[in-house]
Amino acid sequence: MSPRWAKATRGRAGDDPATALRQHLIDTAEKLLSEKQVGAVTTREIARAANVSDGVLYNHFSDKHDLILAALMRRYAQALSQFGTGLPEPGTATVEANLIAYAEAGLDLVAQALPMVAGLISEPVLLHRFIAEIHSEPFGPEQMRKPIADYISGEQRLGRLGEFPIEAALTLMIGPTLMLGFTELVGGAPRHTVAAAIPDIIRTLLKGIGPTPEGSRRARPRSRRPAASA
Amino acid sequence: MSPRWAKATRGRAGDDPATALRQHLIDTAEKLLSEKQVGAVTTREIARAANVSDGVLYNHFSDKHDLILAALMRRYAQALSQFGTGLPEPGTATVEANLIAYAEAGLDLVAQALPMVAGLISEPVLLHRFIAEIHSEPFGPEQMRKPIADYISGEQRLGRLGEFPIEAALTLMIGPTLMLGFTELVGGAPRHTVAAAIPDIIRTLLKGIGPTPEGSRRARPRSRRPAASA
Amino acid sequence: MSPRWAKATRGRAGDDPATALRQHLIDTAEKLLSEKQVGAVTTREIARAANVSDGVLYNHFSDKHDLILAALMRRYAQALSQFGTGLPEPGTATVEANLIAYAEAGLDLVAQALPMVAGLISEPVLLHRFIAEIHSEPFGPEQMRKPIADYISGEQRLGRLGEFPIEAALTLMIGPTLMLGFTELVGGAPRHTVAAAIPDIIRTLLKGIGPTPEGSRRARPRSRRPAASA
Amino acid sequence: MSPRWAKATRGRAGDDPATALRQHLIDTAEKLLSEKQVGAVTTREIARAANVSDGVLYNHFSDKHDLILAALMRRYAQALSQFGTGLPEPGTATVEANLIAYAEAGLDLVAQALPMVAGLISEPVLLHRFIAEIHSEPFGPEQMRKPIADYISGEQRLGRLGEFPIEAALTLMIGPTLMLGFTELVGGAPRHTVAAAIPDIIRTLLKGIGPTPEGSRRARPRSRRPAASA
DNA sequence: TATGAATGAGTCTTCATTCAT
DNA sequence: GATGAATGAAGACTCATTCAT
Repeated sequence: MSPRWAKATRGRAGDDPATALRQHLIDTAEKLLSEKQVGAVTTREIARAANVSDGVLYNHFSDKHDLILAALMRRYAQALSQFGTGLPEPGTATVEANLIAYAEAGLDLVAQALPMVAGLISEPVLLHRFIAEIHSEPFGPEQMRKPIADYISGEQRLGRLGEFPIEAALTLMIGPTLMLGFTELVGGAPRHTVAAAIPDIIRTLLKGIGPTPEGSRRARPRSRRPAASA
Repeated sequence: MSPRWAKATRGRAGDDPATALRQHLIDTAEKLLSEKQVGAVTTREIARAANVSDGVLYNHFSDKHDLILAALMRRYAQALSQFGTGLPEPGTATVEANLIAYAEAGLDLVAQALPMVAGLISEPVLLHRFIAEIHSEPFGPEQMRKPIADYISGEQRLGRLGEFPIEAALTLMIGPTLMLGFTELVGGAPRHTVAAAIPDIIRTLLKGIGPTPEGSRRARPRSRRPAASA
Repeated sequence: MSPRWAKATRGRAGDDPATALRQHLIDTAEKLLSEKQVGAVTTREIARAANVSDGVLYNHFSDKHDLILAALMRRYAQALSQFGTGLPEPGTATVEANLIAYAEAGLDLVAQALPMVAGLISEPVLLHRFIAEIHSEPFGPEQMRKPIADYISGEQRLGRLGEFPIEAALTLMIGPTLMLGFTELVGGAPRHTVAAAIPDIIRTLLKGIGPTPEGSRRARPRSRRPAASA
Repeated sequence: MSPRWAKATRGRAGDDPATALRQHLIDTAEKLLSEKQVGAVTTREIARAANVSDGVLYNHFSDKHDLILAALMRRYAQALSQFGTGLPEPGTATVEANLIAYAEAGLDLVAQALPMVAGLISEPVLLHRFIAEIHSEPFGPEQMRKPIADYISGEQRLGRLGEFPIEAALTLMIGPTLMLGFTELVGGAPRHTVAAAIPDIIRTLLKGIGPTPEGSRRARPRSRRPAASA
């Protein structure tokens, strides 16, 4: 007879039966993690939701932490993989529209990743294991840097962006995005409200906030007085 | 005979004896909160650390939450009060140096406030009470907006900054700061390392990342038009 | 300066100042006892309600139990003293109406005393002290026997009631009353509903439930058939 | 190895092992409940008495209340099932003897049920759940009505009882029974003493307490009028 | 005598983990 | 491998009582 939980995953072809339950547990944990904070998910809850006995967990994972970590990594990887797909290439459309698209995609990612990470902060052990697992970059939000960096350098090479330190520009792209995500998470503001701030931010970033040197720019059509430089 | 805990606070002059222990408990909780996450601090731990019996807490606070909240608010208020003092006035020094000063102060504040708020995310009830307590602005990090906004408008009026939506500029100032704080908190990077990124960020923000319109700008000496400097 | 609570009792002339606070505490406890179960009243609650410090209680009573007991006795005595006033004398009106009046008064008393006693059952120590205090009769509900017994014997002497053991009749009067009180207390039935059952009960008790011997009685007018005894 | 508690129930054949401990816990709670009031039984006490760890309770019951309720219901159901067996049928023996038998059985039931219900009064939540569980009739003591009502109507149909409202008669049967039970519970009187009052009560109820109409009745053999029976 | 802060044992409940079957 | 009953330490909170002032 198949184990109880089999009916939930039956038909998944090609699975090593030894790892099938492992995956099923991770699936279940992932689902629960999407509904509540890390600290609020209990082992029994996972077992019940997976239609599995309380003890199995320890046949496939050394720890509750181990399972949670695996689920977290999957969530994280998936959120990350969504970012970077469907994003504009350098040279297409306008730079402004493209950067807005990147920022909006960034907000999506942050909105997904932030709750995970935030919940993790209360569990130092787990957090450390999690960070160790993402050894490539210091931390989550950093993972979204490469696609943006690639786009920016591309546009720079095309002359559609100026010259500036890439690192700084990345922080100026991602930082506001993180802040908007934070506002959403913690202030309870709805997505469309916080996202509405993006276009102005991108335009301001493109133009800079410094004074218009001497000549005119789109935004200051009235600065045509010749006496200014005199 | 004095109560056990008195030896820890003896000599504090002018204390209302009725609130002395209350303060002592808040002090203790604040200290523990600086060492670990909100969720990891237990009532017994606080009592032990305060050298006081398990029950006292409830003679002075309605709840564990009440005490934690008081401690949190004190930490928060103190961090906030530090920000905004000693910051440059519009028109002094250079705008770049001043904005760097603001960003660095912001990083200080974020580095203090973020751990508090992050830990709070796992405790929705506490988080809501906390936010309700800071009703002036939607959320913590928002509290640092005004000093920056005032400075920026001041410089705009003096013509040392260009024209742009203040909101967007604030987000471009605070967002990166938040991100650096996050990196520090979660990635464990030392302060001076993350703070080192600030000057480039500010310079990039001032100049903007858009392409140099047609003519040259200070920052692009290699512009080829001969008439520009003449 | 007068103690805090004085304003609540000031003007009570002739009080021994030493016992004034004792009375004030009993008053307060009595009030609280009328609002909730014995077990649900805390010493602190009493102190707060009496506008007095937590410790005073132990200056006037050896125990929490002591105070509660005193309050309970007062409640009990008062409820009891109400019963027996305004009740009809033998020979007045009709026996039926009078017995109904007694039963209704009995229901009033039971409705007051039962909650007290019921709550007491959960506190064996207190219950024993309470019972010891009412040493005259085995238990509370018994205290209402004398007025009823007196009325019944009076009517017997006047020939308006038959002959029967007084004890049994008392139990047949008080028992149903107790049961109705119980229904009210525990079933939540409103007073007027349970009280509505009284007249039928009294009439049935007067007439008895045995068969009409051979002759007719008011209630069986159809038994006039002569063949019956043949 | 068997769990600790197994030695206490070993040999109980046919038990579903899954519910064995559940029953063991109810047994234990029931036993403790027979020794002390509901409010005085703690979860730890139950666990100790069941020779089981503190937490098991919550593997089988959602609540302390849940366990207590189960134990209470068992006690109650058992007491109730005893009542109604072995009681006389209408038409057998004499009505008086039969009613005495019913009253005595009623006293047995009341003596068992009263302590349970009385203790429950101090725990409103539990009381409500308990009452909800016995939804058939408004409350406990009411559960004994039907057998008595059936008997009485039967005798009425046989002409061995007179005419009267059944409800009233029931209250006159059960009420005194409840009162005797109360006296036993709270006054500490031994069973045989209180039960001794029953025969007189029944006889008085049968005959009624009203005046002997005009003629003589069995109970008044001393009436001197010779014409009465003629 | 009155105060009320302090005490600390005790209450119910949760949950990661183990282990005999 | 799978099961799930059992474990027991730990958590927040209550409250009658004491005692220095």
